[in-house]
Amino acid sequence: MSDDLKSTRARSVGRPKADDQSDRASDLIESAIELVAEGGFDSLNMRLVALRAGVSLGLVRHYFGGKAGLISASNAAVERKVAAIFAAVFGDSNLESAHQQVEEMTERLIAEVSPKIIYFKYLGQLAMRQDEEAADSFAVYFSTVHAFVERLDKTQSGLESRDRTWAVFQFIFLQLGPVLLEPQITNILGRGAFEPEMIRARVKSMSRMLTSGLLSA
Amino acid sequence: MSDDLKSTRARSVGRPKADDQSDRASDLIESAIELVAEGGFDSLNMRLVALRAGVSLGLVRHYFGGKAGLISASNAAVERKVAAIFAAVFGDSNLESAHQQVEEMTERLIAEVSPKIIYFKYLGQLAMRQDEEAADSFAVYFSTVHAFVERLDKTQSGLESRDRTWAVFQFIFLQLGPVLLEPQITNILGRGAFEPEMIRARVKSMSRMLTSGLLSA
DNA sequence: TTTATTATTATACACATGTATAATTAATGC
DNA sequence: GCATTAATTATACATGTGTATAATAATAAA
Repeated sequence: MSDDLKSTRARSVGRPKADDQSDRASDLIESAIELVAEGGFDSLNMRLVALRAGVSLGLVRHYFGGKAGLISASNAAVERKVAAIFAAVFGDSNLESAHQQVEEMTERLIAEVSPKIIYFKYLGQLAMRQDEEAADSFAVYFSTVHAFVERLDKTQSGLESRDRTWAVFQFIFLQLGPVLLEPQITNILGRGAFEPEMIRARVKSMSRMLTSGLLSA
Repeated sequence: MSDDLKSTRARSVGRPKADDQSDRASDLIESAIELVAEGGFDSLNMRLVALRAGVSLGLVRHYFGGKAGLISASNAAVERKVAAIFAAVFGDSNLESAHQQVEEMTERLIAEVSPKIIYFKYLGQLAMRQDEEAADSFAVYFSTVHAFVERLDKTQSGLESRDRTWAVFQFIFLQLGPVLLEPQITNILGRGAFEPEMIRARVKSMSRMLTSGLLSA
């Protein structure tokens, strides 16, 4: 089945009859996110976006004004999605044992992230951009992670704010690293980097590294 | 000074007189690496590469056959550069105290990496690609890091090979993360992410995280 | 009901960029 | 010394891609 040609509902020119319930704008944004997640922003091709959403090129322009508008809309959508995932995974949890917490979160992560990994992939790609919009979106993500880390070592005292900031970044590296380097992980391990088993193994490794340390047994 | 127009030695058509000591091929590769480091592979523009090297477009083709050839050559060059940096930074060191070692390596890292950060940036961009060449180059880098990690916890016993593999990846995430996410780090911290002070702070944070842990004080 | 607006496609335009070819000049080998 | 090869530019070509415009059909507004 040709994936890109699916659901090319042969719509004729002009406004369709009002029984059509689908939301073109959302479809287009979703297509855009998929493309960026798969191949970075250079893969974001207006014609492909339109094709994947089953509409014509002109409609993308109609809804978003142009490529920049489409990107803005996609950024906003991903911001929301990631926030939602974070809330679902790291939201409320008993903060008793850090170790238990990690295990608990891992399972939630697997349940949540596997189907929604594209939003993190998009976020990773976005974070590598140098424009202001990227900075804004990343700042939102950063503060989310920041709040999480803060809550995480609420029990522990005395990290200065600058160190806290770096700790947050370390977390981000460990989270977005796998997302960005997925091709190589998959290549070296021979299995999809975001299969449940793989996530479990990786988080286990990370958790051990963060608790027992990598340098001291 | 217009950076892109520097050294546009107005060479006329035809073979130049042999007093010219410069190596065009190397210049072109260096330009290519810079461009990729600054803006990813989508910024790798043949005309720009030529312009930055002060030669014409046709010469790029003459030396490398085409874009693919230029990329291959750049990949190979970066492979060598990174290997050399690794040797210089993590080469021989007294393995007595892990902490001391980290401090020592940090200073070497600062001395080595600051001017050569572009090679790591290129490597990061390369690692996100899905083609076979990227896989090959990354495999070389991976095995270098693998050897380093192995040597690092030679004293400690008993990490199974699968866990070792993940540990290597964690290291890579912590190393390439800052490289790939530099725009956001710089944006949030307000200073260049690879200034010596910043590197020092980051490695300190990382080191503490890896020894004392992030989850346990 | 007429008018304006919205959703939608088709077509054309302009530009950037990789590729290809031809021309020119110097070195190199026989 | 002559023929070949290497280094180099200029120019042209083809294609992909974002943008712009015009046309059409259905709804919404008046």
